[in-house]
Amino acid sequence: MSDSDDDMPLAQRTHKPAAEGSDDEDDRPLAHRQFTHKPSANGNTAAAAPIGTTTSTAVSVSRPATADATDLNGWDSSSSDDIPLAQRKKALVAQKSQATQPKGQKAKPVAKDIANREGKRKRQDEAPKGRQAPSKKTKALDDAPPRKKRVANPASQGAKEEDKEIKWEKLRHAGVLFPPEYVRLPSNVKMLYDGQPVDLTEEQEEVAQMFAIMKETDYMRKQLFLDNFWNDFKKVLGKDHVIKGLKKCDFTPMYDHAMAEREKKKALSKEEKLAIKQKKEADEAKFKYAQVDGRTEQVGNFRVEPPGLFRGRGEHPRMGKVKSRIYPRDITINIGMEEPIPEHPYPGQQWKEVRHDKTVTWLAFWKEPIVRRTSSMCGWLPNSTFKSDSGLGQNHVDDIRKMYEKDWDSKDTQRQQMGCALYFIDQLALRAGHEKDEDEADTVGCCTLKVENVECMPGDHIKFDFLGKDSIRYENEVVVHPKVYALIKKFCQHSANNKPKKPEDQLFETMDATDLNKTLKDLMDGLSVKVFRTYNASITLDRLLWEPSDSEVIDAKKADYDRANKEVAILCNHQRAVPKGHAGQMEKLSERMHKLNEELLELQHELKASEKGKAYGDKKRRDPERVHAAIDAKKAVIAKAEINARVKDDLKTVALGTSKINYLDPRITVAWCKRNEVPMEKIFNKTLVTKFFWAMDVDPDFKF
DNA sequence: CACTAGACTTGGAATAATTTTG
DNA sequence: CAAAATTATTCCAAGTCTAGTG
Repeated sequence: MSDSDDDMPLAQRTHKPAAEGSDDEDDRPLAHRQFTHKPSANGNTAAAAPIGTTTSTAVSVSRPATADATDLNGWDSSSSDDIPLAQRKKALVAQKSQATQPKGQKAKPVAKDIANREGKRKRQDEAPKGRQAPSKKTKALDDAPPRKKRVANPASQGAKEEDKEIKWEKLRHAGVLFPPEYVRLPSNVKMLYDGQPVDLTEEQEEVAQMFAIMKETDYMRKQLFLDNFWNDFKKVLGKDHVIKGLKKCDFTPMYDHAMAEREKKKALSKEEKLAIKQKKEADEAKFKYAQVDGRTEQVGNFRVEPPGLFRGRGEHPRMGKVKSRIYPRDITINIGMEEPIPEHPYPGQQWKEVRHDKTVTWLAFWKEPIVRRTSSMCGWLPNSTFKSDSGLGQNHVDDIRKMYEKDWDSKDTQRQQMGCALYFIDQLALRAGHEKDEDEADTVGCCTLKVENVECMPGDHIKFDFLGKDSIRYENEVVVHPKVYALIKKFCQHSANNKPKKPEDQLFETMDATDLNKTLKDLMDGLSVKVFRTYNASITLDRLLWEPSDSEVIDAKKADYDRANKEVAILCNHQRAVPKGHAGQMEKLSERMHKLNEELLELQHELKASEKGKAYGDKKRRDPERVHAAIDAKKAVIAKAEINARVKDDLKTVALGTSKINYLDPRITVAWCKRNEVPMEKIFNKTLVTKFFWAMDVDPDFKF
């Protein structure tokens, strides 16, 4: 039965009743739940069931009997007392009673001149990013003095300019660990060109080897990957090389060699493996910790990335390019003034620069050669205060909702678009969606949605279909407020200045993520689009975990938690590819089930025989009592296996980890563990326990 | 005010380590 | 006890968002 979910996009799955029917309305993430209440302004009360829900019981569970018939959605600002909101409010009372004064209707920035904005976009379109060679500009900026940082203290408004946030006074560390040098292949391992072995220089061989090991990956079927690689390989080969193209290249010998090496490594004895591991740890030891103001802090990432081929996700324009080796001359070191400058294993080379910048937490950084705009770096592990505890409390949420609801009625298109965008962000936990360059994968977020990404269906349904971060597909069909529906329909058809839109045009052409963030920031300090994602994730988990459960044993309780976790993951569209071998594993499980069922049948036969006082088959006769017991045990095993298989299949496309690590306030989890007497370690692994140590003494009654 | 470098955060896949199972 | 399954960790890519600049 659970197979029925297979073809359903993750984001949509909560709209379906669970196979066993226990998944009633209360199990839905809030956002989805609200969406699924069809406003009955159209008198269509009977159809107010959540999308795809066939059991009518689900509908009424959380709705107040007295609910205003026009306000099932809860969007009308005049009625913030619909149940979901009320639930949230209740959950917040204990904690957030001190919440800062809402600034709700404080002056918002005057909507920008649309024509102006349109002009900007137009310019962009016409002159597609001549993205000038970055070197010049970059160089200049690299050498610029460290920038100032303001202290994030609203009280010091006046003196802001003068303040810098000093992150450390003393900083000592050992620098970075370089990847091992390239080791040449044995002379009998050579790639073939047109069937003939080819001699390569060390540099050429290294690049060839990078490609060789990708032999069995999907990238080999991507022309872009091959083209990009060939372009870079060609450069290393130089002019007039015998190798004229990839077509006639055969890297099999190199690939086989690499695989053989891997096998060899695997086959090492336990002792040898241990020795290697200890050697590695010894090499890394001195890089692992930094001394920060006398404290020892763990360094987040001290490894310099090894060279390799760039593997972009989705259709990344630069996939297959060679990511060259990073040397000290590429790296800027940041360290305390009096401390010894870190050493490196490249005699004759200098660090690019040594700084003593107290306002940043990184220890070293370099430019990533392919994706230029980002630099890799390493700093110490943050002491992990939960970043998302932005103070976005219920008061603010209500204010913000009122604000964006009001914007739907604005005469100003930009306000309307902002209102709709925020609504989506709040309800669907979409990402902001900043503008991207041509040479990046073509993915979108809320503010960069294109007309072709949304489809207006009858009955105020909107269907989303787009590639989000990491080219993960987001597919979801939701019921929206009629006002939003009308607006979106309009935005799909023509722009603010009444020009018809093409499918690839921006849905919200008058605004972008920065505008939205500015508005939010004016509403409340520290508020930005991404806060909604975190907030919604945490509040959802909190709500689900406060739901009563009759689970007795730890395992069942853990299953409860995982279920809640899963809801959050679905809300955030944390999707993963179906794990390799999943089908095979499922098959095995069903085989096992089959076998178990046969065994059960056997036992039942035995029982009959036993009751007649006979032996069954060639076995000794057992007491009916005993056989009964065996049957019960078998049944339990079968039930467990069944659940196991279903959960497994259920979660095959859901990635739980991300939300656990990044979105969910650990205090919610810790408090739940305490209430339910579940040991922490069942939920958080060792690293997470460490990371969240600060949350461990939370009150069991903590509510988000 | 537009633009972007720089500093964080957040992601899924790959790989390694550990536990469970047959 | 080896193979398989599960879980933890590493890897490295790709988002968000703001301060500073010209």
